[in-house]
This record gives sequence, structure tokens and C-alpha cells, in this order.
Amino acid sequence: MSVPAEEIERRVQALSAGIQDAGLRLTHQRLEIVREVAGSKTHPDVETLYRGVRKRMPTVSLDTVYRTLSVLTERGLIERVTATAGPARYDGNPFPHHHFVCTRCGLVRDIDDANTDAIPPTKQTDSLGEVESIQIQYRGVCAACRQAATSSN
Amino acid sequence: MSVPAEEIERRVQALSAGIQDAGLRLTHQRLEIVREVAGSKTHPDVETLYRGVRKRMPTVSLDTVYRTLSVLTERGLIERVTATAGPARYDGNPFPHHHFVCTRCGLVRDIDDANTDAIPPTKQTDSLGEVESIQIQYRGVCAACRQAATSSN
DNA sequence: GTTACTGCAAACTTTTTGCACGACA
DNA sequence: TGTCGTGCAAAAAGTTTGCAGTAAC
Repeated sequence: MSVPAEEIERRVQALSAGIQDAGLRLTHQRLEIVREVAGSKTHPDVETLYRGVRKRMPTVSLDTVYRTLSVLTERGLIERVTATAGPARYDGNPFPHHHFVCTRCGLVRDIDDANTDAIPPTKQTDSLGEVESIQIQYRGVCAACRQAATSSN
Repeated sequence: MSVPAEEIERRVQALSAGIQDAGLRLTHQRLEIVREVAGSKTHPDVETLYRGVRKRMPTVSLDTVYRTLSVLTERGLIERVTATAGPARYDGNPFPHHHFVCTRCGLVRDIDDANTDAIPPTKQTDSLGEVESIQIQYRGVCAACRQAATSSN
């Protein structure tokens, strides 16, 4: 149920290229952090990514994880997940997609690009600015939380 | 260009009722905080709301603003804005709506309920859980940022 | 009259920053 | 070889919590 190896590879390629195209250095640390975030489907927070990277690179520092994620986000290569409260979480999938969000436990999972052509810009959006992309949040209760609620009733 | 008085009133009513229906006390502090958040269309952060409330109630504390916003959010009466990084921002509109988000400056504005029937749950969402609501983020560049970019080119 | 809420202060968590050393292009 | 990036440490920012007094119901 993890991200398929070839998909991880595709993401790592896109992110690595993005770093180098921006004239930035692709250091060992950055590559490992890219691998970690690209290989996760849970949209982890910085601390979790840090622990994951340290398994392969024990000397990496938390600051570097913060800084690398900032760099990637500033360049638009990855996104901060804007769906949950608490510590920042990151989305290592650099291709367009949407999110399912569990309102109970904060689980976030990617949803492939839906038919966003069905959602045209409106008069309201037109008066505010130019819409460049549309992201949908499907909010609800995940299977695990649903089961937990059922069995305790 | 602010929220119309009757709309503010409608929101304050809904939020006040929500507090009391939950068996909580509608204190002066809570009412002023509700007024502040319901009257703003900018989705302000806690510090900004605090300053606004203090104009009318100089003795209110920042903690109480934090606590009241937490209470309102936990009860599902208002929502934390899940669109921007940085300090938490709150959306005092308790009725269904969507958001336009400027990716440059972080401006967030409400968009009236679009035709979300055009976005049915998918096989993917079905396998993750039950979708209860759909929120659309229209992302782009707001008029002010667009103008700033144009005039500096 | 109870009990929940508030203000104050302190603590805690998360994130950012300055600096000197080390490594990438 | 020059410059960008890293690790360390300290600081800053944002948020939460314990406690005693106060106010809502």
C-alpha cells in the first residue's frame, strides 16, 4: 500500500531536476529528504520525515530538513499540506492531484485529478484575480475512524 | 467592501446559538470574539482578531481568544483556514462556501457555494471513507499582486 | 450556588536564524 | 576555488496549560 517504486522514482526525478534547474545544489542531504517525502503517501510532518531520513543518514540535522522543505516549497516543487492544524505537513507528489481529508484523525490521502473542468471560474473568482489551479478537498471520516466510532456505539 | 451588517448578524446568531446549544456559556468575551471573526472577510490570524476585540474590550486576553477559537472550531461552528502556511487563521462564516487563495500574498476570500454536485465522490474516495463535504480552493494571483508584478516588469 | 470561563504567567512546541566549517559545481 | 549548504546552538514565534479569582446560568 505504499507508493510504487516507479512512481517514487518519477517524483524523485522531477524534484531533483527542479532543484538543479533552479541553480541549487543537489546535496546528499537534499536527495535523501526528497526520497523520503516522495516515498510517503501519508503527508508527514517535519519530525517524521527527519526520523525517516536519519535511518539512512544519521548525521542529518532537523534544520536541514526544515530548510530543504522550505526550498522545495518556495520553488513550487512540493506543497505544504493545507488541510490540517498542527505541525506543517508536506506533500511529496509534485503532480496535480486532490485530497481526501479525515476530519477526525487528520488522515490525508491523494486523489487523482478529478474532472476540474466541471468547475469553471465564477464571477466572484474573476473579480478577485486569475485562477491558475483548482484543488478539491473531499472531507469526511476515514474507514478506520468510522469503524472505531461504530464499535464504540 | 466589508461583510454586510445583516450577514454579520446572521453569523453571530448562528454562532451564539451554537455555543449555547452545546451547553457552553456565552460570555461577553466570547460574544465579542464571535463578532470579530464573523465580521471579517480576510480570514485573520489570532493576533489580528485579538487586536480587533481589544478595541471594544481592552481587558480581554490573548489566551481567551485562543481558547474561544478552539472551542468554536471543535464544535464545528467555524473553521481554521486550511489554505496558507504560518499562524492559524480563522473563517467566521459558518455557512458552506469555498475559497479563492492568492498564492503570492496569502489573501483568502470566500466564494459562494459552487455546483459541487458536479464533483461526485470517486472510487478512490469511496475506498478511503465517506465524503461528507467538498471544499474547493481556487488558487491564483489576486488583482493586487498581479498589478504589483506588472508594474515592476 | 455551582461550575465553567477568564486573565496572568509560565511552559512548551514548532520553526527560524547566525555563525563557522565543509562540500558541491 | 568560490560559494552554497550544513550542523550546531540559540532565539523567536506561536500556542497551550495550571492556577486562583470571577462571572454566567
